[in-house]
Amino acid sequence: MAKEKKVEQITDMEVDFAQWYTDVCKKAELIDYSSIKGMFIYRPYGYAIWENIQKGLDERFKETGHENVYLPMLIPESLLQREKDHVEGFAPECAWVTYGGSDKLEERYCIRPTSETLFCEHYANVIHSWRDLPKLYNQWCSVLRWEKTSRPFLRHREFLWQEGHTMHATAEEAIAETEQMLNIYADFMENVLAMPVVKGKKTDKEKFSGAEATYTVECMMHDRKALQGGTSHFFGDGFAKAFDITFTGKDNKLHNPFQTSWGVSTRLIGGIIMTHGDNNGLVLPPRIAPVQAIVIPVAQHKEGVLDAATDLLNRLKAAGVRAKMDDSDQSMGWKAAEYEMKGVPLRVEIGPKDMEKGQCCICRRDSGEKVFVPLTELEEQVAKLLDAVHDGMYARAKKNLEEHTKTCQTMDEVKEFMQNEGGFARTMWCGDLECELKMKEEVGVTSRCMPLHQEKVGETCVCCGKKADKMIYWGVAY
RNA sequence: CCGGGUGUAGCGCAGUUGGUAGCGCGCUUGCUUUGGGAGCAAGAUGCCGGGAGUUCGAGUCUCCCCACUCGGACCA
Repeated sequence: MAKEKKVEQITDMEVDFAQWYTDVCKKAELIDYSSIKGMFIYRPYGYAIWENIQKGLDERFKETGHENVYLPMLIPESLLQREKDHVEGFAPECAWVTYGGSDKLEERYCIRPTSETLFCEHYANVIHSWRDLPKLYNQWCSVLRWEKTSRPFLRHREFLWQEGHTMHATAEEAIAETEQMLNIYADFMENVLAMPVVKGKKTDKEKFSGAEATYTVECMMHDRKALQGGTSHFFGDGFAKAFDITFTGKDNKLHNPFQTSWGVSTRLIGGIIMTHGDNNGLVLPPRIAPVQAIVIPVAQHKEGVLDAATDLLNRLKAAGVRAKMDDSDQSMGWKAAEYEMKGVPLRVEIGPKDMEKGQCCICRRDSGEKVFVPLTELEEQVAKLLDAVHDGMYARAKKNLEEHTKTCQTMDEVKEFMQNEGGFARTMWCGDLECELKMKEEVGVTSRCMPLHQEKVGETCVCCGKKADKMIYWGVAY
């Protein structure tokens, strides 16, 4: 079906994807700029999306035995410096507190860019015996990183996230935790956010400062660029040694515990926008949409229409649907365009003609398809349609991912693919840093991950031609 | 951090060789409308991004900041 463009204010994504993205963030009232670069205001509609993401993840964390905690936002410089790789990774983007009131502080405090060091300091105090393990903590908070360039949701100086930090008696247990959390992220993104992911392991170059291994879920945006959706790290016992965290084992000997951390941020919202949005604006996955169904009375001045619409609204709410009604005096066309721009999954219309026939009209945001539903089947049909919208969105995103992932044997092939089409280049890699750097230098791509589901797609490294046994994805990342 | 572009009403913009600020949309009120961004009428809204300078006089010229935006570098 040929879709007419109804929203003049939003730039077409084919014309200028970056501008389209910014337009959607602002016009859908997700975000506003503040007076400080890189610090954004989450408006009610944008924050509500985050609240629904939080709710869904928090449930999953708790089901798997994690507990929420809250640690301070300031880190003394001496504490941050306890682990060498870690401080090297983060120091360049730290913001510092140097005054308390009018007094200069003895030691400056970093505003947390991540909280590994604080958790370690605390864990050293509360872990003594094997009976104290595992410790499965999670924190919802904001962190601060002094980024040079910023974009709504994708790169903030201050952003909201969750950071899980866990300690385990054995490396095997910690690795299992790392994998479990990666799977929770992947499951959440696919089944709630309708975003297909590639699960994989980061190369040494791309892994977290101080980690032994970093796992990631990579997504493909509409412009075929990659977005890292979430990461899960295995630390070994490196931090535990640096922070002197020890416990007495069943063997009555001292051991260092093994650590993990894992996080996702409000960046996921940027991912949702760029995965599902279209030229009419936002398209929200039904399971996190703040409003799942908007009820619109048509010709509401006519007798009985408003009552009929209110009845629909109340029935939907009673059925557990996040529903709202717009009975403002805006025109029908205005309302239709407005809720399309805001990405509301279903629009439920009822007017005099529908009332005569005992039906209402439901329009899907993802496909624009309209169906007439007998009023007696309202709850049942809305539930079905919400699932159908989710499935439709997932299928479209999956198609985008699969159609733009290409197996390449040579660097020229990758170069041609990236220039003409763009997406993920799937190749073999020898594992050498030099080859990774060369790909960046000559093709402009970075390694996204080595997928957990490895396939042998060739014999030799895409870059140096030596024998290679790792399959890896390359792409341009946000 | 480096390069290009842009900051004038809520939003989008115009503003001439320097002479004291305008248009469209939106907003408010009233009436008429209402099945895909309605019509008429009457209103309200400006530290011209900030600071310094040149000038009798600066939205306009000069310098310095700040922010946005597009590239690049950087970026668990």
